[in-house]
Amino acid sequence: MNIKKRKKLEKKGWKVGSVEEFLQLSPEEMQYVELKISLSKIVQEKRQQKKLTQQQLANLMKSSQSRIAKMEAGDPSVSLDLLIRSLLVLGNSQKNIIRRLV
Amino acid sequence: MNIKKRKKLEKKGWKVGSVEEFLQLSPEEMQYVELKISLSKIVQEKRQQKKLTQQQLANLMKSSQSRIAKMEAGDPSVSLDLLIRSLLVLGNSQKNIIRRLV
DNA sequence: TGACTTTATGTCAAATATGATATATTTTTA
DNA sequence: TAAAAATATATCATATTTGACATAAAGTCA
Repeated sequence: MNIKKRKKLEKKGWKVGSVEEFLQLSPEEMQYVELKISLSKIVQEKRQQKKLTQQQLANLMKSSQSRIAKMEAGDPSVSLDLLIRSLLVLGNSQKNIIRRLV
Repeated sequence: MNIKKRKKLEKKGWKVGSVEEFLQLSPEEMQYVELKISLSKIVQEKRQQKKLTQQQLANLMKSSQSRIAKMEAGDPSVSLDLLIRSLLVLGNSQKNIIRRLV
């Protein structure tokens, strides 16, 4: 799993997205990263739609403001678990999530 | 997050699913657990559809046979990350996943 | 402008998930 | 049925994710 490569590059200021072939990520790894980035954007949209501050959302899910910020920034240190728990708190139903996965 | 409660009960042989009010899980926590359990079933179905053994799937995603087994058993120690990485390896496109999440 | 609110970034110890390994159990097949 | 293959379960050291905290940066508005 050479997502680490990407992490390191990102920390050094690399812009991810179009460097697929440069970084040697497998298609699955690319999709994994893209999924997280996409979800992070959705979380931000949903939070803003609900007029919540990052702090308020953090309180709702017993996380921290900094973690919400990192999540919305697409920080690689944020797991899918946290992203999806956010979506659940923001009102996405578990059924809707599954329906699209099958 | 009192998923730990549930973990302990599960280890002791509790059947989960209808004990929602007994365990004091919030709706979001229930959905989170149910999502994981549902995804674990989907992983198993997809793997079997592709006629892969747990070992083969483990090799494909550089995991271990035991982890696949736990994943398919809905073991609470398996993260959403691993579940979704499995689905990606099994051919679910990232786009399909997102489409259902929004 | 300057106070105030919100968001971003960095660090860290504790909690949790990980792959590896061993081994038991179940299922398949000859 | 017995051997072989597949799956399940337990443990563990390591790696990753976590919330908390501090603080910087950016945005808002009097």
